[in-house]
Amino acid sequence: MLQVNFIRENKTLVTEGLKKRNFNNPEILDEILKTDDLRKQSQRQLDDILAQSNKAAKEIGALMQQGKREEAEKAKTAVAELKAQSNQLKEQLNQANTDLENLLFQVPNQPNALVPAGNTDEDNEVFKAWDKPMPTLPEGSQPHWELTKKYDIIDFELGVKITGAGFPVYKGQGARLQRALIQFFLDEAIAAGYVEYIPPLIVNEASGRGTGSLPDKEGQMYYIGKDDFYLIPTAEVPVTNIYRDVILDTKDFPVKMCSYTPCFRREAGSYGAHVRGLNRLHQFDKVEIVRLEHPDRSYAALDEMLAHVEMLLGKLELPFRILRLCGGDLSFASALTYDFEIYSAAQERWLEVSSVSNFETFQSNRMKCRYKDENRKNHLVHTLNGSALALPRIVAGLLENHQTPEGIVIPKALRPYTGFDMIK
RNA sequence: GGAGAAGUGGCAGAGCGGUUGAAUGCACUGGUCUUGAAAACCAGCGUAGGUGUGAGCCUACCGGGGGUUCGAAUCCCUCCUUCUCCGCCA
Repeated sequence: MLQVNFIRENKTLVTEGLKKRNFNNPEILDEILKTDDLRKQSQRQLDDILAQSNKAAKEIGALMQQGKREEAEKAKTAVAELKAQSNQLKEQLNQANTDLENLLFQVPNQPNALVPAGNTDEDNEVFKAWDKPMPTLPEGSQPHWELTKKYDIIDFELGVKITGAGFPVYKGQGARLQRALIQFFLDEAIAAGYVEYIPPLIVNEASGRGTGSLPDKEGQMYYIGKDDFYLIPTAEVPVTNIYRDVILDTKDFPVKMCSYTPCFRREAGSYGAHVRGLNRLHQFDKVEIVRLEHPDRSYAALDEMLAHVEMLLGKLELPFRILRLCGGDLSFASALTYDFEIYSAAQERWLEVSSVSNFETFQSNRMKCRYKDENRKNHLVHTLNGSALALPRIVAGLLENHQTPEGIVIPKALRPYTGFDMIK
């Protein structure tokens, strides 16, 4: 969430930022400032009363020790009045605090100046286009949901039987390909200096709030009501929260973490051709990279992450482009996001396979993740993350783009991991 | 799942109703000393909110939340976590 003081000092800028995002309730900023004023006022009054009552309590203590019982009793009755006042103020302060937090939770992150204006994915800016020839497929080529059937490597119907739609079953070479990709992505991340983590796949509410997934994406997450837990929608949630309530030293930067996890998303409201096959699943595998950076370095880190993902796609021999998301398409917590899309020749459309974002201090403010500068002053860190990569659409792309009459050709870089060079 | 014990600053560890944000030790930072280092000595060393140009001052925080009391790290309730024993189990 944004810091109140940031809103206070940059109200015009924040208003413009909200406009860029098509945020429908810019009046909320005034409400926030008003609530914060009330909070401060209550705090002041309460502190004043408490200071008085602390002083009185000490005096009573002194009187008791001197054996002046009657005077002490008299002083006690005087304090009762203060007590009543402080209780009321405490309540008022608590209310102001929760009101303020609820309001702040509704405000999305301030978009970076580079974020283009626009409402929908149509308005995203092509940051890097595919400048090589598009793949051409042989006669009779098929979309991946046919190919998976043909080679018997992913069974969607079986997943429906066991669980429901969006929970495919990987089989034989399909399962092996899945495992190979995970291993490949992890090895590449580790080679790039990311430390591997295997986190819990279920998180508590505090963690969900830490990354801004709650309350924003509440409906997207599977909720385990009995224990008040959530299935993770991405490794970002547990991994970023490793550093919740942590104060780093400047020498700890950069913090680079990577993690493979299954991801669980309810995807309520999704329908149609766009969810066909592997295009949108309730459970899928992903390798995520997460970084904590000094604010001065975070955008350089973002560039490094882009280069990393580019490299992966290059090794997988998939045509891709990079989009810079417009204000309307930018996720709630992000300041700047680049999406990677690979081209699916069989479906004749672009598929999003990675999203790389800088959240600046939006998450760290919620998580209270800070660093101590040279003058021992605390500041919020910048957090970043990106998929490197999400598997299902990569698999879709590999199957579709690399299909030949003889079978599906595995890219060279992946062969040491699959142990075969063709799916047939 | 059942029965006990415990949760204090970066760590260790006092305090068990009054002036304790918290002794002491270690670690850490700055300084003195030294050719350099170590040792020794001196000083500093938590987080957050409020207030002030500032030094500073005020308030809160001893696992979380609530309560008793003029006053709580200290007493009570509740939740969480850890440890020990028993049971169950991949």
